[in-house]
Amino acid sequence: VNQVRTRNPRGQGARLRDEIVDAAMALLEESGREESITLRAVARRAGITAPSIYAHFEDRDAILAAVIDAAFYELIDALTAAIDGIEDPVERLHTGCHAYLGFAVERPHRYRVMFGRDRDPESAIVAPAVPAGKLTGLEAFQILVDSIRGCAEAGRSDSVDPFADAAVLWSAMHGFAGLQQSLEHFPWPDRVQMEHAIIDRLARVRD
Amino acid sequence: VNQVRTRNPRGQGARLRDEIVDAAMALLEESGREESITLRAVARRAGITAPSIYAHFEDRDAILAAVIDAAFYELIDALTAAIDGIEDPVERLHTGCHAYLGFAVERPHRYRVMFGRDRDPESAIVAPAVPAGKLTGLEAFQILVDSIRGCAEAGRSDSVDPFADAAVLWSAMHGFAGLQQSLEHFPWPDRVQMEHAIIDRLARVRD
DNA sequence: TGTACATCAGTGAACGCGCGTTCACTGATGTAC
DNA sequence: TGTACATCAGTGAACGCGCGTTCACTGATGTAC
Repeated sequence: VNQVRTRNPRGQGARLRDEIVDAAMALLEESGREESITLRAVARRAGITAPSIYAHFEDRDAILAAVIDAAFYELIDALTAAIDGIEDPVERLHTGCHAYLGFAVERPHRYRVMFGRDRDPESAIVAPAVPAGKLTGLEAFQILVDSIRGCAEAGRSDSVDPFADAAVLWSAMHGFAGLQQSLEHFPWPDRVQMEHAIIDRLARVRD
Repeated sequence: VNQVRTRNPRGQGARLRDEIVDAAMALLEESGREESITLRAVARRAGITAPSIYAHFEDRDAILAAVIDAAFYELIDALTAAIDGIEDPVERLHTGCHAYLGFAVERPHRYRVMFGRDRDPESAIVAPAVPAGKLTGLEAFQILVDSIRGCAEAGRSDSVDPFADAAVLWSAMHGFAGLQQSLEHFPWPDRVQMEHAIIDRLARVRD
């Protein structure tokens, strides 16, 4: 469905860039399929003609890359907001992990695309050109590491290598989110207990 | 590249079905992209014309489904072969998990496609129409459950709910395999230790 | 205040391509008589 | 043993479609004089 769109005033052409990314996100969220983010479909959705996109993105792939970056910033913002102000280290750990899984469950298509392909080493999660005020993926991961270290220092965890334990825990949460999406019809045990088991055992939280 | 192909003798037309699946698998393994399994590309690869495929598959999607089924049987065969004859329950558990991760690492594209989309409830992993002699996905999962139960019964694991622990362990292995593929450039700690930590902590193997 | 002009956010038509799918067919081979 | 015929594993040409990308352009708006 084409939208009526009034063109941006001079000097504000860059606004269209955001509108394009939003349109691409919306297409992904509706269809669940990365392939439905076509240049032409994005243009239709944004209410512009296809060639207009080239003023803002080099090619179709650049749109997808922008979608992935935006999704990463969304996730990282959700995580930092969730744990903000929580003092108890174990609660901080649980809340952060729960927010991570919440994002994966509530925005399954976004989440899948974020991790669905080999990403460029320069990309958001590892060493991107990050906009001011945004965290790198590595910095976000560091929050998890610090969280586990906090538990250990408070005597609430037996972790002796918080970085390694965080890597293991992240991997496990990633798989927990992913498998449940892939296998909705598997006779999963209680999700809450699974989540607890993964966090407590892998972060070595004391009983 | 087109192959020279001699047509199958009468009554053996069904052979082409396997050749088509093999061709699709080869395309996937080479490009790593599910989208490169197009009906026409598969036909070219198999050395036949595109319409010939319709004698064996209803549409393009049916080819992909057959690829996924074949990949599942490959994985399950690899698992059962790996643990065959191993008596020690902890060794059995470790070997089985190691074989699972080995498949995911060595055949990353196959593995990704297997779990990359919402699968039909009727499909291989849960309740497929399984060829004789092949295990269901659920039956394969049961091997992991039994493996953990074996450890517990031998006093080598503290698991009190082998099914739930198996589900958690499987999820974690799935994520471990997937994240490493997605984030090759992440500064992962030692993989062997990570694997051990995941298995031992989630299956509650005693130190 | 008025006007010429540069800027720039877009448009519209066209291109070649590979795709999935359809249709009518061909030609080798086994079988019935 | 010879031949007509049914079977069936494929072929070849064609279709309409949406795609990414290119090109030359338009027309509103701010700015210089």
